[in-house]
This record gives sequence, C-alpha cells and structure tokens, in this order.
Amino acid sequence: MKSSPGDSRRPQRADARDNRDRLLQAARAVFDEQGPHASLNKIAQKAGVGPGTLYRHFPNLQALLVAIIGGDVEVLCAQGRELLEHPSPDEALRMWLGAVARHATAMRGLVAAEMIAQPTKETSTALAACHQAIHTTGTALLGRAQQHGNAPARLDIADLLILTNAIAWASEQTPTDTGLLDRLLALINTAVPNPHPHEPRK
Amino acid sequence: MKSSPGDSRRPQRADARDNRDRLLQAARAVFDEQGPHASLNKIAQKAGVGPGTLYRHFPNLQALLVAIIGGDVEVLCAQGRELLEHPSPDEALRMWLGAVARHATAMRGLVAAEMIAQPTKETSTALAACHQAIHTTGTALLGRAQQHGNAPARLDIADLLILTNAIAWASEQTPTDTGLLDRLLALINTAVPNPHPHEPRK
DNA sequence: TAGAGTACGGAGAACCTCTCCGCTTATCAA
DNA sequence: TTGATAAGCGGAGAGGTTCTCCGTACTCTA
Repeated sequence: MKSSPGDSRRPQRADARDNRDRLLQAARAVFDEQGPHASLNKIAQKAGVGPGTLYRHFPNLQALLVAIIGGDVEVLCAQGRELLEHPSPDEALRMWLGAVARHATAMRGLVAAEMIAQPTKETSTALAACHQAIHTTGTALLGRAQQHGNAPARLDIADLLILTNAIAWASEQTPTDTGLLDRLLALINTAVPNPHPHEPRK
Repeated sequence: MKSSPGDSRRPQRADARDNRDRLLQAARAVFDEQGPHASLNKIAQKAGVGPGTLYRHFPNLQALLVAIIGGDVEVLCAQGRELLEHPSPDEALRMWLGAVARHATAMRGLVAAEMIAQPTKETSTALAACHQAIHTTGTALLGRAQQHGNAPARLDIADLLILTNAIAWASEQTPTDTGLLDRLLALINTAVPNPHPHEPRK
C-alpha cells in the first residue's frame, strides 16, 4: 500500500497543516469521550479554530471520522496479513473478525458501518480506500479458510463483515453489557466451524 | 394480555384523543417517508398541531415510536404463539426471528433496537411492555426448540433478539441490497441447527 | 520585502428538540 | 342551559445543532 487512506488532501500551507492536525487530535479526544454524536462545534472549539476551518478541512462528519480511522484501518490490515501465517486458517479468520468488531466498537460503530457497507453516492475516495483495504484483507483470510480450513464455500466476506459490524453496533448500543460483543461473535462463529471443538456435538 | 402496549395513557377529552390519533397517523406517514430521523416538528405540522401538543402526548421520539409499533408488537407475539404449534420447533424459532427482523427493518431498525436492548433509566412503561412481550414470546419459542428441537442449551433469547435486530439494522443501512436481510439471517441460522440436515454432521 | 493567493474564524442562516404559559375549549354539576 | 373548572392547545422562544459566507490576516514565493 503506497499511501495511508487517512492522509488524503494534506494541505500545503504550514498553518493549515497545523490546524488539520489539531482538529484530528481534538476530534479523537472528543469522540472518545462523547461518542460519535459529539458536536462538531465542540471539536472545533477544543482545537482552537472556528467552525469554518473545521468544515473547510472536513466537509462533513463522515470525512472527519474516515480521516481519524484511516491509520487504524492500516493496523487492522497489517494484523490480517500476519494472521495469514497463523497455523489455523479458521481460527485466523475468527480472530481477525473479532479484531474488526472490537475496533468498530472502539470507534463507536458508526464509521466502520459506513466503511464496510456498500459505498454510497457520496463516498469519498478516502472512504473507498478504507473499504477496499478491509475487504481485500478479509477476502484473503476467508479464501484461505475456505481452501485449507473448514469455512463453507458459500460464505461471503462482504456479508461476514457487515454482520461483524452489526454486532459491533449492537454491543455499542448496550455498553453496560461488557460481554455482549464476545457472546454475539460466538453466535456467528458457528458459521466458521471450529476445527478443535472442546465439546463434541451430538 | 389485558391491554395493548400501544394504548397507554389514552387521554379522556375528545379533542385530545383526536389530536393524539392524528399525530400517530402523521408520524406513521412521515417515518415511512423519511425514516426514523424525521423531524418531530414536521410531524406536528403535518398533523396540524403545535409542537407543544406533540410533546405533551409523546415526551420524546422513543415514546412516539413505541406508540406506533405497539400494535405491531401484538401481531408479532400472536404470530409467535401460533408458531408454538408448528411441527418443527427449530423451524418455528427461525421463522419467528425472521418475522421480527423483517418487522424491525420495516420500522427502520431504531425502535426495535431500543425495544430489545436493555431498558434504560428512562424506559417508559409502554416500552417495557413491548420489550417484555417480545421477550416472553421468544423465550417460549426458544425453550421449545431447546427441549424438543436441536437448539443448543447455551443459546440465550436476549442475545438472539439483539443479533436479529442488529441484522435488521445492517440491512436497513444498505437498502439497495434487498437480499441482505435473508442472507445474514441464514448466517446465524447455523446457530439453530436445521432438524433435517442434508449433510450429516460428524 | 512586497504582492498574490490561501486560509482563518466569527457572524449568522436555517434547521433541530423541547419548554413555558396565557388562552381556549370540553366537560359536567347545578 | 349555563357557568365553573380543569384539561388541553399552540406559538414564542431558549438553546442546541450543522454548515456557509466573506472580510481579514497570514504564508509563501519571487
């Protein structure tokens, strides 16, 4: 991969670059604190810039979120590439989907859902890049699990990713239930049969 | 069930009752047209009342949505009770979860998600009633599938319902993909094993 | 160092949710 | 039929949001 999906349109002027960086930093902090429904005004305020500046750099909430998670997508994909060496292709796929879900939850669901769902008419190039990167990694992992593991051939990586994100979304809706994410993931894990079942099925 | 979850707090005065009914009718139309993010002001306008009147009848968006779907919940539960007579307990559970998902999608995900997730501090009695009704029906169907079908004992109805709603939410995010809902449901259906497997398990 | 052009940021438009409270009106006892 | 009374109405407006416009200020280059 040549360029990170998150660094598109980095401005030329030093002050503009500074402001962009400060906005991203502030956005990370505010989203982390208040979730994806945080006010963009608050972010601008925290970054010490006017709302106009925020909107010039990031025309909408989606653009801002995509810029934030651009780097994280790289990490997920790198993790996925490492997992291609894992002795168990099925386990590797499961672990990666878990990582995607955990990341989506940490990023408050919103973005990842947008990212993995079908690109809409307004999908930016950065969004498309994230989407593509995740998909490519997933396809490799699923393909290996189908060829050398026990994953059924009918499984579709797009559907699996959508389901994973749906689970992340659901578990974010009820943050009090900390075990929910893993329980729901376990529910769909039957779709990727475990090669070493601890309890034999009847 | 003595009273519908939807008819709570029906006002005494005729004009108030009229306004309430017109608000519900307008809300149904507007939500159907614009989704759950429709403006409540628009609904009040469409119903020909002031915003104050809307908020007196329904203190927040959730209350309005719950009132709208109150009757639908009854239908789902009735359907569930009928399915208790279905020859295959597993198939019955599957069919009912499908109905729940389809209904949640028709209702734009939001409500059902709120309804089935853990009740929050502000959960109204009507919301709790809906929540309870769905849960009771689901518990009956799952219990039968566990006792006389092939549903694993570790399955939890709350988790199954949350996952069902997550799927409904996801399939609503990408309305262009009309087959998505069924494909995702099929994915988790492996968690409720088919009683007539074509390929015998080892 | 000066001119060109880029970027800033605040005022404000246009929405939103939700509340307050003076006025209107339905209901019911007399 | 007719008040008295309580219930209900609805619009003004407070306080929030997203997003735009444009005069000002700064940065970069020559």
